[in-house]
Amino acid sequence: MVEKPASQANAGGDVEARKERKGLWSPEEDERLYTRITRHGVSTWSSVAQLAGLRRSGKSCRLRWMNYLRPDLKKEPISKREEETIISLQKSLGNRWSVIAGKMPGRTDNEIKNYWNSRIRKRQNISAGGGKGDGELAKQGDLPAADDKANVLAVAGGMEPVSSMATGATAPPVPTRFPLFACQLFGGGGEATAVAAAGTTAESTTTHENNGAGSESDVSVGNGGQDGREGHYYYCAVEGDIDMVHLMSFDDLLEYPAGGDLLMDAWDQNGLYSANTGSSVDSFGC
DNA sequence: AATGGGCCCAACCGCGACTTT
DNA sequence: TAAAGTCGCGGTTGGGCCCAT
Repeated sequence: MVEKPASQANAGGDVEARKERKGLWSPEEDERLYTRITRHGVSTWSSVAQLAGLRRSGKSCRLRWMNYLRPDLKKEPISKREEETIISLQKSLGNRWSVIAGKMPGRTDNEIKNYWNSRIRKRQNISAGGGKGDGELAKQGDLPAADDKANVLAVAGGMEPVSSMATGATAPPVPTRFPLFACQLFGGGGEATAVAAAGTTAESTTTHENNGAGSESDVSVGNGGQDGREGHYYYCAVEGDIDMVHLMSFDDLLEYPAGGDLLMDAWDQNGLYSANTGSSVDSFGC
């Protein structure tokens, strides 16, 4: 049976409209799923699909969340060091991708599996003489006898998937991840956090916070850039009794529940840190 | 400029394991 | 204990992009 393109899925009336959708996820579906899970969590995946108003299987929702929407995923290409880890773990664990992924924070089993299948395995086969050295791993016809492009694979891994953003005539560019940002403020003996989603639906937000010991502040966080992706900066405007402002990416926020030390490490490493005395607007280039 | 081939990756499929009733 | 439902994993596929010709 041939799948209909997603754009034609509604063409057949009610019965057709109730059919499960397959294929690529639209930005709207992503947002529905993301909002549902971040607000209400997951009871069962099939209920998530239903309650989010998605014509997707629970399985599909789970996959989309685990492999793409989950905010703790790393978006940068797999590094040389990570590649070495993959090779080493694969050697000791075999193709137990979920176990390997579990040892590599921010990476998914699918991502690692794809990386292995498309790059490492191929390279290893080539260096082993172009044969199917490790059993039947190599697919028939997958390895041209002289694939001299193999040596550029590592470079290709560094490419940003920005090409699809430039077009966007019909479908808006899908962000690699919903870019959420936050300010965390320290002052008056307490701390407060404001979070904004920039670039997709909400461009900015303002929160009135009580900073612990009676000190109150208005916090604004937003996307000051062009499209929320490139050449952008994010601003954090505060009014009130604030000693210090930290601008956080959502990645940083995710570390928060795990412990303040991790969060501070992220700030320090990324330089997303600004001492602040009094009311001001701070901009941070990203 | 057109086109064909290769590569990458998102998503689907099938199956086994686990949980609930 | 068995059946049904759900989850999670690994393998595979299909579509889009890029590049060489």
